[in-house]
Amino acid sequence: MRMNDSVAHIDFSAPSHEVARLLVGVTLLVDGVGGRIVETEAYDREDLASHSHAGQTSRNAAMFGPPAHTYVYRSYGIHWCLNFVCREQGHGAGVLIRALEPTEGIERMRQRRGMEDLRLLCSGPGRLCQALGVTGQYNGRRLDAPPFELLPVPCAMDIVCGPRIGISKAVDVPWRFGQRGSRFLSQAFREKG
DNA sequence: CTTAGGATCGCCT
DNA sequence: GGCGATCCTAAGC
Repeated sequence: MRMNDSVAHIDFSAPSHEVARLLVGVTLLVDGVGGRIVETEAYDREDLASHSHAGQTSRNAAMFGPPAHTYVYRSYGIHWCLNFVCREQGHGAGVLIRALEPTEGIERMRQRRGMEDLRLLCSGPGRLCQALGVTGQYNGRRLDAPPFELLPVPCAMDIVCGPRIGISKAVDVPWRFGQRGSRFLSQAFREKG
């Protein structure tokens, strides 16, 4: 199978921190439901906080598969989290999708989440998976084919970066990226001024 | 506003 | 047996 690195005009063979930045503003849809990505985090093989750091296991195998595919894992035994695989096959890099601004299928997302508040529908990696219906079934799937759809960024994004959230290793690596000022972030970025 | 605890599963440089 | 790339609720200040 030939790998497609040009989904939504993004080169998924690039380093994960570059892909993470480029993904902010991209629209992510699963079966037509989703919104614009407003927050991402990069992980890499040479990264103490990454699932891939210790090498391949059955859980993280998709991270070592071809780029422009998904890596979906279970978090805290309860939630699902969605990543996009980067770099070359076998490298073990990915971008965690942390928050979306809901735009498509909002009522469907409200049903799945069991809440009304637009702001809380997709503002967190576990929340957005629940809203989009992403489960372990979607692990290792290619991003350029249904049910996934990635639409390019329509205009230049004002992007902030900072340390990643919810990790205990490599806490100072500034590999969290977000759309400046978005109210759909899982957490505000600390900015000077 | 901040902090604490519980839910629950796969993996263990 | 311990610990997460989390979320929700409840309680405290």
